[in-house]
Amino acid sequence: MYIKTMTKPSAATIQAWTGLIRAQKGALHTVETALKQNDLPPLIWYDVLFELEGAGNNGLRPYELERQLLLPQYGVSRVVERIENSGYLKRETCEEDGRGQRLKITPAGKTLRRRMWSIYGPAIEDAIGENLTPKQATTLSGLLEKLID
Amino acid sequence: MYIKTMTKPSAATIQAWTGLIRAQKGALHTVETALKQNDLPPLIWYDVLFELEGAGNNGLRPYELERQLLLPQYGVSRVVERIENSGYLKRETCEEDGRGQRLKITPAGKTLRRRMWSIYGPAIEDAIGENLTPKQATTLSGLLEKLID
DNA sequence: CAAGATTGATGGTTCAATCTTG
DNA sequence: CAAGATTGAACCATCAATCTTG
Repeated sequence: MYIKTMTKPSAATIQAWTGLIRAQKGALHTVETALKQNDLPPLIWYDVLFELEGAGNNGLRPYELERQLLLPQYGVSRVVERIENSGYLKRETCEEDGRGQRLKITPAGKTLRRRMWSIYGPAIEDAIGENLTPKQATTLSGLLEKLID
Repeated sequence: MYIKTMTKPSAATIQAWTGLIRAQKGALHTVETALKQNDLPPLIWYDVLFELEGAGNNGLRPYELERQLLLPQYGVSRVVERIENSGYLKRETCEEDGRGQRLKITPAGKTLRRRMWSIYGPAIEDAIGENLTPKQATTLSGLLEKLID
């Protein structure tokens, strides 16, 4: 376990916290609703397919996905199983490490990822872009970056 | 259904989106983990108890909680049931509207809320305050506010 | 019929235990 | 034993249907 400072938060810190929770909840709701209304799978599928498509011909190990997506190991296991059962990725046995596997996106998976982006992209614009100037968006992402260790 | 603009997001917008998702995920994880490590219930219980304590002697109607906490109606129903079963709130029949109820915090509920804050507050400081100057925290909450309609 | 609220069934997430290989 | 990965059971969230009262 790591060290906790255990001091009380300032009013500005509390406001930033509640804003962060509420803004994310609202934006995520906008995006997930748009996907659902178009009979598309949830956002996490997009994230997985995006990472796999970007990884090239060797695919990715589950533990690499785990790091990228901030998911617990069992979370990767479960979502990968569902996506595989739907035919959008395949598991292959790993040459260099007998404990592991390689996950690769299928052609159908590439198509699905593109279809999802056609809804996802505009939904992000609705949730974020519409409400901020370009300068404000840049400032916001800079500040959020500071919260991510 | 409301109007969708359906334009593509800029790079700055996408960065703000991913930052929002990742920062919230990380901060929430910090807070929920701190609560769990201290054998305390999840954050949503705090939110409910906080609203009820602030509402005074008349308590709140479930649909008021629904609005405050951005929860679906059935979500309120389910979490209120669990908190009631643990003795931290009580349901009373509503005088002025036969369809409804009034939710009121119990003394044990007030104690629990205070105990939760003693962990929750410092965890917010760890997740947010430690990483930002006061000025940055204020700027951040101002920008996040713009995302909330 | 609309609004407030609940509930059975289903699906997803989490915990803890487990299995296999380095 | 540690790291990569899976799984049964329990828990929580969601959908759709339902019930009651305005």
